[in-house]
Amino acid sequence: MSKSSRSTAHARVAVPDKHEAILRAAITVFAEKGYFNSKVADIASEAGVADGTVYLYFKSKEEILHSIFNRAMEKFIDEGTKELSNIKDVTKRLARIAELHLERLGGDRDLAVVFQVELRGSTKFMEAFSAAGFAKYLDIIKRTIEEGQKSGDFRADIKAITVAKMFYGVLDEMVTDWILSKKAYQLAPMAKEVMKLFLGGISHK
Amino acid sequence: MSKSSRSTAHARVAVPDKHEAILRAAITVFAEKGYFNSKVADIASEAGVADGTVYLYFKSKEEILHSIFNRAMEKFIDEGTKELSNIKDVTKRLARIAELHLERLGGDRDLAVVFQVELRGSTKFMEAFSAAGFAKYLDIIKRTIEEGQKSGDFRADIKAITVAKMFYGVLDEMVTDWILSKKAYQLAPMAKEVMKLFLGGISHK
DNA sequence: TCAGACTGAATGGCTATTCATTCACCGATT
DNA sequence: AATCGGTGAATGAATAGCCATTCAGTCTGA
Repeated sequence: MSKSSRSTAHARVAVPDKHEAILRAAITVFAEKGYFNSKVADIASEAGVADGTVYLYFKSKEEILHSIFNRAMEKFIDEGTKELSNIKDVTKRLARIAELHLERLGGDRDLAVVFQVELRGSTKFMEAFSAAGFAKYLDIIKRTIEEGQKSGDFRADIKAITVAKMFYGVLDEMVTDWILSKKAYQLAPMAKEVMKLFLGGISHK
Repeated sequence: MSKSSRSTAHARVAVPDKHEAILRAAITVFAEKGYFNSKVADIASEAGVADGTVYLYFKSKEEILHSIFNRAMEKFIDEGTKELSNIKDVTKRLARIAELHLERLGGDRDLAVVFQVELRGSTKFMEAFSAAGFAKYLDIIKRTIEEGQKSGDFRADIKAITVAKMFYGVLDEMVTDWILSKKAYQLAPMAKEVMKLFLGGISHK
């Protein structure tokens, strides 16, 4: 191939990747005002392109939201799966899941807002899109729990899927609180607290 | 007073309370299509009144959503507070909180959908409205935890507020799963599972 | 000069909200 | 008992504003 043929875009002058720029802009705008209160014009403006340009890269406003979700979820699961497969100890693996979850979302507040708020912000949406990715994510947790139950590391008198949901619920709530909190604090360190409570329970021994 | 003077309304013919009818209709419609995809005309139609009538009872579409939230939250907290004050044992009280949470939302699926989905569906909304009610709710949990930590029933090496958030997160996730689940199951019994794990943790002793 | 990326004003559809009108009832009057 | 305004709840067609999407034209690099 000749020197100038990297991606499908031709990169005429300055902006390297409008597709990417529009996605980032959308994340910012959606996080700020919410999906339904965001105008396509806002996104275009934030991305530094004309309104119409948005439609050269996305079929509709809705598709932008889908793209945000799909891209992030894919990356999230891919990288997570890869890293977790190296951890044999189930307790350590569970701890790493918590860390990853909180690190990733804690590292990109706007993306976290879109995830926590917009993706949950519509039943239809949840059903249609989250479903697949979310189920996969939950399954990763569930399998770790199951493994721990088989090995005897984890108690086996609660269904693995139930434990997985609860674990996810705790992480999710940590993220939501962090988003809504006025105080700036690091999200990732909360993983330690989560594990402490999740492993040992609240009962004083 | 004479025989026909019950409330402020004159009860001309059939419908007893349009205010109530519109609220119920809105819960149904919002649960079905989401706030932003619901037309005021849909709500009016569902309530069996004319479009304009909605505006005799509510200032705007948004106010309807606020009313739904405020009314439910108030009732929820009032009744909860009353009942919980009788329970001295902190573990039992925590268990009752879980039961109440799941019973209430499990008893009105449409309301639960609006709560889980719409209230979380907008940062603005969360900040402006949920905030007060939600904080109050979380505080009830937190105080129970604190009490348990003082009495020695609960471990004290995690901040009470953090424990409270995690507890709430678990309950919240149980509700969300129930809503999205295709299978019909009773939500309230999950309280038992929640307590089992929350008290003892997942580590096998 | 050409291709095609980019622009942004114009369009079209949608729907929250308004408001002139209707109508069922009530008390008063005959 | 029949009639007659008066009242205000209820109606729903019309309005008015918003905004996603389109597309005719511009501009740029090759």
